[in-house]
Amino acid sequence: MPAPKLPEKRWSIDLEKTIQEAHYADKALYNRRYAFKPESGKELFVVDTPPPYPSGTWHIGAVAQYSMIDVIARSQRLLGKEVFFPWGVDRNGINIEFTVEKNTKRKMKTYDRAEFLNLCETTIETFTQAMRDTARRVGLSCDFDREYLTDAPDYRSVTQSIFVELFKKGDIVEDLRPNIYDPVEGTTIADAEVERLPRKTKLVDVRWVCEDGEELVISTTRPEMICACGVVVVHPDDERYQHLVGKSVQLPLETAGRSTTVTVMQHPSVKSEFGSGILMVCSFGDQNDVAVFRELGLTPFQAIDLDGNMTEVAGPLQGLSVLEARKQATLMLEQQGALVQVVEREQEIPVSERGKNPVEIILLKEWYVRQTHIQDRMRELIEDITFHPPRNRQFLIDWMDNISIDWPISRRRWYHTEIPIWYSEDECRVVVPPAGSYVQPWRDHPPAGSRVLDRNTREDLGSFEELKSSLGTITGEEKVFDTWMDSSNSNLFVSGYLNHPDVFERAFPTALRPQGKEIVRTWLYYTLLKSTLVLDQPGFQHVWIDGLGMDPWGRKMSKSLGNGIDADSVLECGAGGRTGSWKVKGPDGSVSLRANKIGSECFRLWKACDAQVGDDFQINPEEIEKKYFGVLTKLFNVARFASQFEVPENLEHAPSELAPEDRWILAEFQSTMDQVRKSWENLDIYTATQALKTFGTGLLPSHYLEMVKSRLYDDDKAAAWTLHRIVRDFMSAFSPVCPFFTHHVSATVYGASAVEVDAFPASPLPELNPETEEGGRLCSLSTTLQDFNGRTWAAKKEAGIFLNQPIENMPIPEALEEFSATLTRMHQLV
RNA sequence: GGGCUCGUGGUCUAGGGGUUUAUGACGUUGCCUUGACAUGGCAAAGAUCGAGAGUUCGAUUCUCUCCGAGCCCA
Repeated sequence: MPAPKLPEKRWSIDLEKTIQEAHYADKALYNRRYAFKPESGKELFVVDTPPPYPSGTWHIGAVAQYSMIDVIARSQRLLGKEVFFPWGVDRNGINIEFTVEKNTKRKMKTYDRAEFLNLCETTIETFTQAMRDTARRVGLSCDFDREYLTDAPDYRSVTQSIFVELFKKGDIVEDLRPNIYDPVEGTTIADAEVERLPRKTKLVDVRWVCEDGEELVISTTRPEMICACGVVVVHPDDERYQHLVGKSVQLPLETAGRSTTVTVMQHPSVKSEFGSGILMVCSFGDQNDVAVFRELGLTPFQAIDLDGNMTEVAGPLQGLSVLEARKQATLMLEQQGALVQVVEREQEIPVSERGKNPVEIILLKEWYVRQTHIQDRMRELIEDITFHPPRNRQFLIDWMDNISIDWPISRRRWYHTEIPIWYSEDECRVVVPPAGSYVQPWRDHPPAGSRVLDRNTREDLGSFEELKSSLGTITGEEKVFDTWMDSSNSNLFVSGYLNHPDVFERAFPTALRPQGKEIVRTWLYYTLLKSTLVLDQPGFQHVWIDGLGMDPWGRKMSKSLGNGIDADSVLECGAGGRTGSWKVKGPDGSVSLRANKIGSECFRLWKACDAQVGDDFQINPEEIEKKYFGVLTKLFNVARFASQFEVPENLEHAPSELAPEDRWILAEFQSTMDQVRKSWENLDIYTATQALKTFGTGLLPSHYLEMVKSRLYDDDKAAAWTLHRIVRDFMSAFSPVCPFFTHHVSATVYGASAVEVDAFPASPLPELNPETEEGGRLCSLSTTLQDFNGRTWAAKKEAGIFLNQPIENMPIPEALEEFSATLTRMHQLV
């Protein structure tokens, strides 16, 4: 037997790592393969890679998603597109501020601002490096040399320029409005950043007294807010209380600087079955209060200050924190005999997503992006975007249906992009920087080219240089942007907006936004909002939304549940012969999971063909290995087997003397390849991978190889050509899923790497394509052929004879007449 | 409380108004060291497609209700 060109007996993790390291080590070669070359003349395909936020560990579900984004990027290259698969890192935000605060046991606002920013930057850099390593370990083919960081001047300048543009157009406004505010972290937050946590709270029934002496009972969980009460409301259909409407009632607690009574009115938002069915509306206890105040045109009270303490209006409670005030208010109500009862109940309270602190709604002057006026236009533009899977469009539209207020974009934090604006001494004019510059108004002066605008009308009054002296002492804005303000122009940035106008023209709308479904309402929504406001265009051609990675029981992975699985341990499982083991807390106690080898290729193969895009997926290393490592072994063996036969000099042109079984498998292969190409074009990873897997582990080895084995050993050129042509093209088509595996096989056996192929393999014999008469006929024989082989093998087994021994009485079906010579030899039919 | 998904052999999964046999994989069981492959090959068993009702000549597939899971929102 000739020695196979592929020397290794089987695919292994160490082999994978060797290939991988070589892959990334040669930078020139790497860039030739994967760097973005907009001048190549090919159609551009820009991927708006989600820039991961470095926080120490990278969630395995996210790593799995990134590997699928890589599959898409590679498959688009295979289809001949010029792909830009950028690598960005999202480094702005409150998380890194928290980390630094925790590490140094010191609150941000006790630092000098510049000093604190330095600390954040060095800390996040160490996390960033870990992510770069994992990205390579899972095989991402990003343009790493063009790495972008969202906290770098070039990125932030785009955010600031867009702000100035929208400010001039009037799409960004400042206003005193009720804001969701985190008093512990001292910052405003957006609707989308609020989550709800169940907590025990005390529901207090308080006795209020009308002007005519009638008593009524109102239930509230927030008695400290009585001082900010603007109205008492009942449901218009609630017959019990209609006689109260229009009456005035006494506030049961002492206040200062305000009327001591409020009027009873009607409002449909009251839940009559809740408590007594009477509701006090305060500025602001919750979102409903905001709505009622607005609808009834009431003037709100400012009851809580920026530190989360009660203000003057709270009278005796002034200066107390909200929680202390609540206790004190309950006590005072009790002493006055106004307390009817206190019931402990489970309630969901709104907290900030990042800090888990109970949030308050207070009046603040903040910056807003106007968004309610543009929803209809957005909806039209979204029609032009293809969603994968299609149903996910609905997630987005559902969220848009709930948009009722503008987007507050200013934050009172530090490690974020600064709001690029200065105010004149009389506060009537503002200074904004020119496009393309990055400024830090809290410490910089306006740069050359800055303009002076009227703060209200946005009229351009002239250049800053000329008007400087008339502005008095200017003050730089201290506030910064919500991080989504940065993230929502990632597609603009990677497509070349402002920086590469020539590329941008060809690359926008950005070809693909891949992301997880948990950030549809933030990242996706805000990005589309900006594309609409800035360019009046849909932001993307395709939006590809994957599900979440779950634990082996279908639950979300979280620190508190202790059911997380570390990504690196799965990718490294099997390296150096070390097995992997994981302790995971299941619903019925701890479970030990074990695997011998997984690695990136097996991991990617699993994610590619275990479930359809968009569904949540369960991550169980044991199953990944059992179900998919065998596939790699099988494919490797097929390639290894093929590699012992000489590779024909000309693989492009088929020899004329092909045997019927060669023509048959070529027709079948073409049918598979057609399906694969269509699937890659539709970003359908699942179907493409399934088709390849089925062919490569089924029909090809079990039937075709068995049929042509003897011909191959007899040095039959047609059989060798057919087999090699199929294996080579198979590796190309499969390279998006398993780049290192296919690279190794193709480079070793055929001297050309599958990862460099930039045209989907064409059919060698178009007359055998499945849609032709001959191709269709050959494909239709497959079932009969498989059935006959199966029956023959079974019959031999039944008879207790070896497969290479002769068997009698196995008539070849008429349909397979043309294969009779081959079948007779293969099965030793007599 | 509302919205959106989902519920298919032990496990995960495909499919989808009807071709007397519901896809594939893992697991299980049995057989096999056959000129690539025992980290393998071959084969078998295993599901009335969450429950109930309706539409229909016919439903696992459509509709409704219920039960269960998940996500999002209030």
